[in-house]
Amino acid sequence: MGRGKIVIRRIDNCTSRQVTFSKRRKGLIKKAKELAILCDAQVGLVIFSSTGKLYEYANTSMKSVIERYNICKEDQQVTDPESEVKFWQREADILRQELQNLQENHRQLMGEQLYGLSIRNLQDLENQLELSLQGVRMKKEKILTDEIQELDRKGNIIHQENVELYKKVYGTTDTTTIKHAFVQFPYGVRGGGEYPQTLFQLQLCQPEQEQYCETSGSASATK
Amino acid sequence: MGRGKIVIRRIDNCTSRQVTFSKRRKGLIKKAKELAILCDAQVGLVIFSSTGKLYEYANTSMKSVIERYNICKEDQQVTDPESEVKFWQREADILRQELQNLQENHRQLMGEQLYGLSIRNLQDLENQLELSLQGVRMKKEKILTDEIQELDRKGNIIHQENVELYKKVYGTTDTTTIKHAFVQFPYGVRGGGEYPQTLFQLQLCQPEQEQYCETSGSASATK
DNA sequence: AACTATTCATAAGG
DNA sequence: TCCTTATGAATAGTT
Repeated sequence: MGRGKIVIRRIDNCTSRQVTFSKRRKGLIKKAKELAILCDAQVGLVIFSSTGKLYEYANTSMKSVIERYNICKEDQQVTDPESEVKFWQREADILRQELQNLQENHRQLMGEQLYGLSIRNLQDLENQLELSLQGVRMKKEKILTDEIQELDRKGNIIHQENVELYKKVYGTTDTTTIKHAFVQFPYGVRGGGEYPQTLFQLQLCQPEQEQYCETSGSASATK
Repeated sequence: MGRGKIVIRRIDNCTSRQVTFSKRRKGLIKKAKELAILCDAQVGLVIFSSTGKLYEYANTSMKSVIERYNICKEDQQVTDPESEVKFWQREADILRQELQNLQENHRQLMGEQLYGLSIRNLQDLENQLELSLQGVRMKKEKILTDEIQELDRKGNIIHQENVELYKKVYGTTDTTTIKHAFVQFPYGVRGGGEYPQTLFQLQLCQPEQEQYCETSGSASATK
């Protein structure tokens, strides 16, 4: 909805991210209001900017929304003292720190957020990326090669079967006749039989479905 | 955004109110997601339909959003330590999960752990790595180019100074003599003066530190 | 649940 | 941040 389509992914540029945040926050709150009014719903919306600033909207009061939410989620309440809380807080802090480090690293591997990297850092990154590419390409080729080999193998087996069947049917092993029969054989393997390794460019098997790794937020309805 | 303009007021008709609720709720949650992703924000959205049904969205976890909200609101709520433990446990779980996902991703970007990736996955990875490389190389070249320009500029200034100094010392502007003097000038600029832009391969100045635009996702919810 | 005419939100650019 | 404008998205009303 603008001068062009955009992909929904983190906006790398800091300024335009803030601009977009401002616009979309406004839009989101407007829509939340409209939903509440039009549909007589109770809505609570909390937004923390990436800089940690809080924005909120609630048609009633945030307190009441949260309370009602907690009541709906009422399947909790049991445990012991504060030391455990502290433990888990520390645990979370550590994890968060690790996550942040990894995230920065990750973004750099994605070619983003390269601010403040020295030439040396960039060179290291470049070398790493080239190594990665090499690895990926090798892996890819291996898969393709394996697949071709497998198809080749299957083709040979089918061809053997053909020969056997032909023998049974015609009681002969005359090569040219067999070859003729083979060409007409309706098993999906087409072309002459002389260079079986070149026959199998067609995809006989489905490329397997990739698993989606859905990890984004949760939108759920309960009760 | 529809077949006609509508006034924002409670929809009287029960059926169309529910239909609209369904549509707009979906839209609102979508927009909330987009905001969170695009702008690296933490978003929590709670909606109760007029019939009391709960719908929610949070890019992290509703608990963490509410917790952070409460902290922001200064009113240190009297949360019983039991549920607090659960909260932090869940927080740690979420972080651990995120960390794992990111780690796997990271390893793949490093060209490792490519088991089980389909050709399609590998192709995507390869494309991403190529994009990353491109970005890194562009950044690197920009730094080098900038540095060369800067050195070039400084060199010219020094050269000008030399000319002025030479004038003062020898009272002449004879070019060949000046050039001779320039070569002997002990300011770290070596070589002939004819192509100053080729002179400055040595690092005279540190690449300046660029500002970090720190935006990492989760804020520590510790007090 | 689909469709589609319309209005709305907003990306890009000052 | 606000203004403007072109464009893609959301959705009101209808089937």
